[in-house]
Amino acid sequence: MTNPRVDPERREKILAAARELIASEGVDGVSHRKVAARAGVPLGSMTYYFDGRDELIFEVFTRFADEMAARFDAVMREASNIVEARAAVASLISDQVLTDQSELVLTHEIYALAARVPRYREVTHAWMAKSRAALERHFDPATARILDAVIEGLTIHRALDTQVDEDLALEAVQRVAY
Amino acid sequence: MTNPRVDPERREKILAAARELIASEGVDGVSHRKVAARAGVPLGSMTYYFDGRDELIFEVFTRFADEMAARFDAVMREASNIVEARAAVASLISDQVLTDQSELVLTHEIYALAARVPRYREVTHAWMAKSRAALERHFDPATARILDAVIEGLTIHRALDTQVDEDLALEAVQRVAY
Amino acid sequence: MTNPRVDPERREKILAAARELIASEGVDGVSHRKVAARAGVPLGSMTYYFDGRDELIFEVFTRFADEMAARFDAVMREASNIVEARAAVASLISDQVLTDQSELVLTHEIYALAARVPRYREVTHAWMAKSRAALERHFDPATARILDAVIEGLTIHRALDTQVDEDLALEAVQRVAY
Amino acid sequence: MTNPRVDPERREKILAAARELIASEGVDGVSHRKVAARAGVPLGSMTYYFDGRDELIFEVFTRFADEMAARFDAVMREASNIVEARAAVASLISDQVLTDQSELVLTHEIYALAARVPRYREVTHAWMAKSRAALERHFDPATARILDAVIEGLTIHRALDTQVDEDLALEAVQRVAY
DNA sequence: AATGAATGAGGATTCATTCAT
DNA sequence: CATGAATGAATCCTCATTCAT
Repeated sequence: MTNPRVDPERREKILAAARELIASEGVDGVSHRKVAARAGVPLGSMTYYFDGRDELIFEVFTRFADEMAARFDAVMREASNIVEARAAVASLISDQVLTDQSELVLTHEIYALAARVPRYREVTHAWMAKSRAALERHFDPATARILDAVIEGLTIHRALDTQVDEDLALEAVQRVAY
Repeated sequence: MTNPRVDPERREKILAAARELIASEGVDGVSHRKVAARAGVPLGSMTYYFDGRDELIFEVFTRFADEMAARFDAVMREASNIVEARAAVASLISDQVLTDQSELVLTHEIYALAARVPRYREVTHAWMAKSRAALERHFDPATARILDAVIEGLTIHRALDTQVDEDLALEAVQRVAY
Repeated sequence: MTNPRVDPERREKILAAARELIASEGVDGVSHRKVAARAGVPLGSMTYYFDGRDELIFEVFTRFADEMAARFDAVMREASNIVEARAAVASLISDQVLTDQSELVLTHEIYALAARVPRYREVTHAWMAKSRAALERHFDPATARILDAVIEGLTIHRALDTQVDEDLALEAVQRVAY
Repeated sequence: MTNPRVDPERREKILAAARELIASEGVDGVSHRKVAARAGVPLGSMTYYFDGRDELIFEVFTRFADEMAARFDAVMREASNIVEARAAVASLISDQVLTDQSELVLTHEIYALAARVPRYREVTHAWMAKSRAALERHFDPATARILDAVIEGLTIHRALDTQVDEDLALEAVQRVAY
């Protein structure tokens, strides 16, 4: 007989619930109670599986950063020449990254944390290093850095300001990586 | 005898304290108690001067956005030809904007809020529109938009990743606004 | 020139607002702020016109008791013989008293207060004495007291339980005051 | 060592304290702090055991109504003929119900609540239906309703006005249930 | 291994009242 | 005479965490 109290997925459920909560209410809106309720686990689980609220949140963000970096890398890996690489960068800007609001919120929340907490800074640093390395497969270092910044900037403006169409993205890439 | 009950600066003190607190602990770390303690005002003042925590925080950010937009505009206004304009943009990236950690935190906190709260979105939208307008004094619209994104992206990378020197900034500007 | 800040009705407005508030939220829901907001007067007026929340509430209730007793008396006064008197009593039960929910709430709130606060006891005592006197114009003392109780009881049941029709009211009166 | 954290009576203690507080200060005077202090439990217990102040108060009153209805029923059940039934009713008026000030206050507080809050109305409705059913064991429905009203009315007058002696009570019952 | 019970600290907010003007 | 400004106390409630089981 399986014991219904044993749920090997419990830890994952908590992480997923915490991530959803950050996306909808920000780090500011995360509490053990809300996460437990959303995950459908007992409140006591929270401190059993995680060493407090801070650790839970930190794990959500480290996973998120890894995921985003991996996706970036996968897209760049598909390009086999410079033309494809430029197109790949443009697609990263206009649809491949920050595909939904949830990712946008998490990105800025982790940036805000990185701006004042050392260990989050390490996470964003590794993330950005990985992105740059992916770009350096196709571009020289200086171009890679500028391109990375353009991706970042246009993605933000697409999300927080006005739409950025594929044409503008491509134009930007052309100018930076001529 | 001066009457401590009359302090015309009280509201400003609260705003300043709230801003400092956001900078050091994030929006997540802001509570009426902490703000009141830092501002040296009674706890009861908080809801007397502001309609709750959310309004206080909102006012901090609207002021911040106005301030940043004004500074951006002032820098661009000083340039009287295209060469000076390019240099102005490079300086915005490398030292004129986000001069300290406090501004970096506030920037990302407001971005995070804009990503999920409509009224914050309006604030960032206005801020970015103003920046773009400042750039359009010297560059065509498409260039202005790309430049704005480059400024954004390099500023973030300077802050969250590695140093971005003046040379790289200038190189980036040259490529985008040739 | 009339000074718009001088409003001779201000005190009355406050009393009316307080009464409405008691009717809708109970004594429990009355605060200076809510009363002032409803009356459209400055908060500072509250303690200017009344010696605190308790006094304001007390005045609402003394006025209410006077009003109810007067209405009771007026109805009984119209009866000129025993048959009319019985009909008058029946009408008091079925429609003349506690004509709306507001009066029902106020009645029980003052009873609740009278049950534990001496000065409210005095108010209900005077009110009931006046009712009894009105009845004694037509009935002997013992009958008057029983009738008064029947009026009270049926009115309550009409209000808190089920409808009490005119027939039942008349039947009750017939039995008590044969 | 006994563990103070395990106290199966804690919930009951809170209810008892809340009831005492309502009796002495009215619903208006009930706060979590006062109840917790009187019950000798931590403030945090209040919302742990009850879903807020309203629920606590509601439970006090539902219990009170059940208790009163049961007592009423028990008295009427003891009567085995019409003469005893009349005496039982008279005793209900003069001493069996509302034996102390506490019950008087609670009765009027719940009536006041029933006058404006639907769920309290349901409680008084059930209570009164039960009383009427108890009377109908000995009297016809119309008589039962009138008697119930007389009991109500005389009890109130006994409590809020002047004493009602056993003789008057009996006289009233005789007239209504001849 | 896992959790329900429990709580002290702190959360935002409302409050009646005071008082300088 | 009248009130807007101000506040300390108190409001209800949520919180992260502890711990006996």
